[in-house]
Amino acid sequence: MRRGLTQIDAPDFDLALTLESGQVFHWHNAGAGWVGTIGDVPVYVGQLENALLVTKGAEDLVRRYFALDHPLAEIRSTFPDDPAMAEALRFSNGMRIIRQPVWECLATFITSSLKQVIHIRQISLGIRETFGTRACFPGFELCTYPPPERLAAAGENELRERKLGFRARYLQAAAQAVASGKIDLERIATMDDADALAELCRLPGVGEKVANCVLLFAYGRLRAFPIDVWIERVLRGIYFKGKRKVPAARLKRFSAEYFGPFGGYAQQYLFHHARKTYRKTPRPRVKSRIHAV
DNA sequence: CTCCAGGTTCCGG
DNA sequence: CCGGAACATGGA
Repeated sequence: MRRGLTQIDAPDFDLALTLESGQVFHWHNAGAGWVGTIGDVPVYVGQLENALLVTKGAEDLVRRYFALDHPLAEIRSTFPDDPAMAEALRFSNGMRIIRQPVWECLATFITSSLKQVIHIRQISLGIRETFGTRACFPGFELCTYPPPERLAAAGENELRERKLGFRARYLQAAAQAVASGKIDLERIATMDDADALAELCRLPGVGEKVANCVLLFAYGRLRAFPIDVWIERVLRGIYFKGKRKVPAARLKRFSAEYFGPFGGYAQQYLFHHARKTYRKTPRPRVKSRIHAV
């Protein structure tokens, strides 16, 4: 075993799958493992069979972050028994819903709107480099995510330069609201799901989808069910196949009850499966240059 | 070149 | 309540 590393048990856990599933966007592949920050702490994590190789001293941090305490088998057993769910399950073995630091998760998902996963990553790393703090780690330039105070102090234009586009105003204003105490992220942890959702939605740039991502990926509310374009595609294409004009509110009600107490997990598995298997049907290439005379 | 991406906000029916 | 449009940017 390499120096400075230690082994912890991690049955029923797929590290790479979890890190690449669109929950978190700042980890770097380091050959056999991954490096990244958990809060302010730079960490190495490597996958072994039923175990992880992790930076010494970060064992508890890693267990908590990757939610190794979630009873996956029990969670899976609560899912609805239908073909789409079964297929998604086969694709997502060992994927866990992780526990991210709240502000970091919130800010990142504010910048996620109308962006592909790859772009969210670019933006996240750019913000870290420009406004974050260097975290010493051999071989990698790791940076922590800047606290709300730092982004509140930065101007909207400074953020726009990090390719945030129209999201710059949202992020700046949200950072302001959190830094000033207008929105108390710790107090939200004490609220029930509905109140927490409503409170998060008071932040600029935060609607139901982003709020649900934060509830799920940071606050550990495993029932939260974010509906993005991919999940909407799954719901309309599979669970409401053939139905005309299904309003968004209907999709919301359906998914809230159909997928059960761990709906957020079901959602993440369906999301991952859809993203990995979806192929858009090629549009008929209509004559565009036939008429050249 | 066109299409689309882990959306939110604002406006009109 | 519901649908549509505007909003930036870059990869496919």
